[in-house]
Parts: sequence; C-alpha cells; structure tokens
Amino acid sequence: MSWTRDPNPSSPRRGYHHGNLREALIQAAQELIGAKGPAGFTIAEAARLAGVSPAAPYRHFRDAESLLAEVATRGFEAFRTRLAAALDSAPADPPRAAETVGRAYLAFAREEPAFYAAMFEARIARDPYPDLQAAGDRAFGVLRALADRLSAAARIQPRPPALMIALHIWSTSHGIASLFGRPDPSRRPLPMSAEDLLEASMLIYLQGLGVPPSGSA
Amino acid sequence: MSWTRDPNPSSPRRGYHHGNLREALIQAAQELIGAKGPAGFTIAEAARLAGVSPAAPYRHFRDAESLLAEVATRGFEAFRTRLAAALDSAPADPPRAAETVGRAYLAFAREEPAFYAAMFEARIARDPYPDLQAAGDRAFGVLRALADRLSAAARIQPRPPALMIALHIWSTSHGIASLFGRPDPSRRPLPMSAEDLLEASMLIYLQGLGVPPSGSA
DNA sequence: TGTACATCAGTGAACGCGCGTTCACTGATGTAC
DNA sequence: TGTACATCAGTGAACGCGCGTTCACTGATGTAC
Repeated sequence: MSWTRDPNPSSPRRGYHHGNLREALIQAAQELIGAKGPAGFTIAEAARLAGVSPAAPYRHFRDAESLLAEVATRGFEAFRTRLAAALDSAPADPPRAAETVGRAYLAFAREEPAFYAAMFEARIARDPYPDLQAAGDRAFGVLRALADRLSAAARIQPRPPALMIALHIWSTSHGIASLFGRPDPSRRPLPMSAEDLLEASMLIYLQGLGVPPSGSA
Repeated sequence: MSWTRDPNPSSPRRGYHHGNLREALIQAAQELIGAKGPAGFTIAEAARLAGVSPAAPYRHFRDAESLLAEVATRGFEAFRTRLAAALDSAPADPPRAAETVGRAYLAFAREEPAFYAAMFEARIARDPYPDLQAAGDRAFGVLRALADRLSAAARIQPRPPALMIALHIWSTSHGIASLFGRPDPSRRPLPMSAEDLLEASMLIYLQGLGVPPSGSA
C-alpha cells in the first residue's frame, strides 16, 4: 500500500471531495473485470464509472496493475474469509469437511468472477505486491488446515505430506472452477454440476488416502 | 473457416504475394500470445511481425478473435496429437498410462504456453467457431479413452462413469498446469515439480478407484 | 506461343477512437494561532 | 470564535500513441482464347 499515506485505508469517510474515490475505483474495476475479464478494464473507464476525471485515479494508484493488484488482494481476503467460514462450520468428519470447503470454493468462483479472475488470471507479478502475496498465502492456509485434518485421518503409508494434499485440493478445485464453474460463453456444458464433479473427485481421492468414509465412525 | 474461400488452407504454397501470409500471421499471433498473453496481441502488431501493412490481415481474418480462434484450434490439434502419442506409447498398465498422459499434458502446457493460453484463457465464445469446438472435443477424446481404461480397471462399486473420470483427470491436470506448470512471473514456487504433484495426485485418485497399483499384476 | 484480361493479395494513406499520462489549476477541508 | 494559511483531492485540457478499420489503388499471377 505504498501509493497512499492514509494509515487506515478502510476508514469509511475521509472527507475527500468525492467521498471515497479509492473505494469507488476498486468497485468500478471489479465491475469491469467481472464483465470483460482482467484485460477488459482500463483506468479511464474505471474513472468514468466512478464519475471523476481520467486524471483522478492517479492520486490513488500508480497504474492499472496497482489497482488490479488491490482488487486481487481483496479477492484473496474475501476468499480466505469464505473458505475459513466453511471450514469452521463444517462437520468434523473429514470427507464432509472437504466437501463443504469445496463447495465454498466453487461458490466463490461462481459468485465473484471478478475477484477470481483478478486473483488467478491477471498475471500480476508477485514481487512488487507483498500484500497480495501475503493475502494469497493466508487463503491457501485454509486449504492447508483442511489438508492437515485429512492427512491426520489418512491410513495409507507413507502418509503424504499435508502440504501436498493441500496442493491437490487446490489444483482440482481450481481446475473445475476454471473449466466449468464460472459464467462464461466459452465454457462447455457439463452433464453434471461442477459441485457434484468436485465432490465425487474428492471422495475418490480421500478413498485413495485411506480416509474413512462419512458415517463409518 | 468462413473467412477464406481456399478449400485447403493447409496447402503450403499458394502463390500469394507474401508467400503464405495466413500462416505467417498465425505464427506471429502465437509468438505475441506467448510473450504477453491472449490479450497482448493485436492484429496490427501481428501484421508488423509478418512484415505486411496493417490492412493485409483483413484479407484472411475477419477480426482478432477469428485469428485467436484459429490459433486455439491448432493448439487443440497439437494437444490431441501429443496426448494421443503419449497414450499410444504408454504401458498398458493403467497407472503408468495415466502418468504418461499426465506428463504429456504438463509438457504441452509448459512448452506451448501460447497454445495453452489461446485454448483455455482467451474466452473465445464456442458457438461461432465449430472447428474450434470440434478440435477441443477431439482432444478431450484422448482423456476419455484413458478414462475408459482406468474405469475398466476400477474395482470400486458403483464404478464411476468414464466420462466423470475423464473430467477429473482434465480438471486436476488443468489446475496444476494453470497454477504451477507454466512460465509466468505470477506463479509461486513449489516445493516439488508440477509433474510430481500430478503423478502423486493421480496415484492417490487411482487408489481410490480401486485400480491395482503398478507391478501388482 | 502470345496477348489481353480478370482476379485478388497486399499497399499505404487516412479516419476516428480511447487510452495513458502530464500539467497548471481550483476549491474544499483541516488546522495553527 | 474567527481568520489566514497549507494541504491535496479532483479538474479539464492537452499530448502523443497505437489500434481497428476503410478505401481506392497497384501489381503479380493465372487463365481464356
């Protein structure tokens, strides 16, 4: 957040002329990304949507990528919140927990396509945006926590590292979300829902790990 | 291919002024996509790379999306060829066959990032490009054939439909390729290779299907 | 074999467009006193 | 409490740029006769 000196960017009212242009621009960028993809938004159009002149955004963001990185960062925060809520509310039973988190993953991708695209398709370099990197790491941490539970319940030997299990879950969820889980004219129809596809995949995978099926306790 | 009357677009020499501008433009588009992503190429720049005036491409392609669709179509054809070769050369043993095809999948994504991006990230609508759709279907057919073998070897009951197994393989492979398998400054480092990650995932999944492990025959 | 003609791939100039970015400015806000 | 001042978010005009797209054209090629 080197582009502003405001120590608390989330303060709702800062007395700007606009009210809160920074927030409005992030909102506008999100709308544009949702409608046209990460490449389909421009600073100029975001300014227009926010009702300010094309020069105004430069008071808040160095360039378009900075704005995009901010959207992606917030996306990862919202993602983490959503996954964590799912994991916390999920049954202790490992397969059920995996299914609950998987559904939350797909729901996020479906309901927040702009966030998801900014997070995974915008090709933002990691290094210049440590906040983005950190937010991504925290979101992955939820999958990692889920993987710890699954790993603890696994009976096969040698037990695969929890990190690897987390990466498997992430990859499969991301693959299904990318290929089938979002509104997009380029996606193909599926003979089943993305949720069913993911659930089946997870159940087979957990079976392979030797995690006892639901209701077998 | 409604944009040209040539009944055989693959003929190598047609006596054009340029020689074969159509091919040169496809080549140029591929280079640009590889360097900057599907949104990073323009008709004008492709023309420049091919050494012709900016108006010349319009003799061959209606617009940028048509050119992109042609790249994606060829990408799917190359993908199908590569996957099919892997499947044909793979050991009959189902887990080994899956591993071989999985490696071919990742190798393609890594070595042909321009094709892969055009195929999966360009957001080209399916309907206007039946050739693209058909090429995609044929490529998926190879994964489907692999899934048939795996399904036949599965011991769990009820046996999951081969179509679903194919979709699982595709999703996981695509997820790993997208997240970790391509040269991109936005990817994170992994504590293992994408190939190892995919192989482990497949082995656990096949274990879950009740496919006998390699060497157990 | 030679000539006249038709075809059409590629030219190059031109256009309007929206973008990114800059600049001196203005005017609302907060604050020092 | 009131005034003078400093700050800085946002203005609006301007710029150069590259893009998509069009147009009448030109000139190489193939072919009818």
